[in-house]
Amino acid sequence: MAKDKKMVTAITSMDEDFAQWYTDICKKAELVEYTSVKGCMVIRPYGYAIWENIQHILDGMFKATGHENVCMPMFIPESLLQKEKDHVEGFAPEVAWVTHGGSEKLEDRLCVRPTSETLFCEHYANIVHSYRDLPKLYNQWVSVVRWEKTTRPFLRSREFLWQEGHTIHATAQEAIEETERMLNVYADFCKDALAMPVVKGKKTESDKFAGAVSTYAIEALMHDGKALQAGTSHYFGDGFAKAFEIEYTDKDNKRVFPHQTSWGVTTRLIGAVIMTHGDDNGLVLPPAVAPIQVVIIPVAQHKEGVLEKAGELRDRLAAAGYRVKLDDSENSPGWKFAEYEMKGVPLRVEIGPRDIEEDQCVIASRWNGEKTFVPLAELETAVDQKLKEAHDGMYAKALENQEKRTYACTTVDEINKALEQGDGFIKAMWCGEEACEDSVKELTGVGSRCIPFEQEQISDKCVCCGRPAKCMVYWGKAY
RNA sequence: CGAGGCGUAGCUCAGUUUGGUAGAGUGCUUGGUUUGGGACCAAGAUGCCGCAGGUUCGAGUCCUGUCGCCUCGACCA
Repeated sequence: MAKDKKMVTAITSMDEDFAQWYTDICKKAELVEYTSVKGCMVIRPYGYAIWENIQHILDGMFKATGHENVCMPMFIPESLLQKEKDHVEGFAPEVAWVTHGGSEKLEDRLCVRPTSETLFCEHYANIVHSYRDLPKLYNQWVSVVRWEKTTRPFLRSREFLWQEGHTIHATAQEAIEETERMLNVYADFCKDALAMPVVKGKKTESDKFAGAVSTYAIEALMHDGKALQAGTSHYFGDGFAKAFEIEYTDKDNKRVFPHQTSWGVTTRLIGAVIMTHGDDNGLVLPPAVAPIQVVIIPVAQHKEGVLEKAGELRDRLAAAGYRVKLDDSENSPGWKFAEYEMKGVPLRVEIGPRDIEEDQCVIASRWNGEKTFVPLAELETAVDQKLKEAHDGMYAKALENQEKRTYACTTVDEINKALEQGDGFIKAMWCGEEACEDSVKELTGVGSRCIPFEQEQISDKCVCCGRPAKCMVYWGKAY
């Protein structure tokens, strides 16, 4: 069984150097290419197609929960950014500034949006006047710029693509519900589309979004045991409304402040997919977002009837609604096998003279390397079943990795001992003091990832100071 | 932003110690033979040696600066 055997040696093995393995996949699977500006990547057609699929599915989920898409400008005047104190303090260190228009110096320099809260607030102040105007459930698909110091494809780039939802509500209760609803949308998406298990929870005070009352996040565990924040959802209370003077008249004819939220996921999700499912043969894509779900590889394609039959299979699968590609290039079949494995195509259909004689084809699954002979008459049902198996199998495998790498600890020593087995999630109790959060980080290298909604009582004492614990926290090394 | 490593053909890299005509493999082009796990033979094209200064009769090689990539920290989606 070829399952665990490394078949080609085109990329660095993940055990040898996980970071290099990641970069190799990004390049070799033709997802990105570097440009002359640090941290600004070309997302190539194959990588962008993954993003388009992510967009399409998520956008449908946003629409289904009542949201509308809008588009804000990409520039924010400095004076506008300054309005909310915490917000500007959080983002100022990493904004890019436009200082000139042509050769003229600008009076008020413009920041290239690092996020658009301030723009939405300015807009809401203009259009929200009455309780009848609420809620506004807006979202936008744009790129933002944050002048990061270290950059990596998808995980941290200076310009990145994302969606940012910005909603405004009459009551705190409604806004809190929205914050939680969208976090659940993200978690469901990760599970159902990306086959990626996540931990849902609340960020600690020190880890909150700049300007938020509370920040929620989904945290995923990568194959190497490092945590990746895969999405966030923030509750703002009425802080932004007060700073930007967004007021409305309620039913009792009183002037009151509305409550806001924002939430976002980025192209980082592509990085998450790579590091959750990839292996030493390359990318492994979940069927729901794979640009090509089935690739058809003709064997001995110069022989009579092979390409015709392969074309027939392609047409049948396309008609059945699958994203399918027939590779009839002159490359050898072996080359094609390796190429589409590198690109993570979930299923490969092999069809050659021997198969045609037997009225069958071979279906090979990318995620587990399994090959099956399938009668041609049953092609569509087999593909359907294999794609479902791939999704479920990938999810189960990722969940198993997460569970295997999650350790419950009651002391700092236990954390250090657990980490000797490799990085992962540490579940440990916390007193709620920032000092303890900091010293856990200092003593063990793991930081707080989130306070999970699903709490467990591991002990009644803080893992650090031993005083009574308030909650269980997931800790980990983060990307 | 701190510490370290690396920039030479599309890609992976040798050549730098000790300055003296720009190299290999792979990929690419053409023709032929092949085709069930990255095929083979033959011929051919491909370089501002990251960029800018400097030293020198002469710099891929020495010096200074700068930009980029990778790793580990700090910061972050």
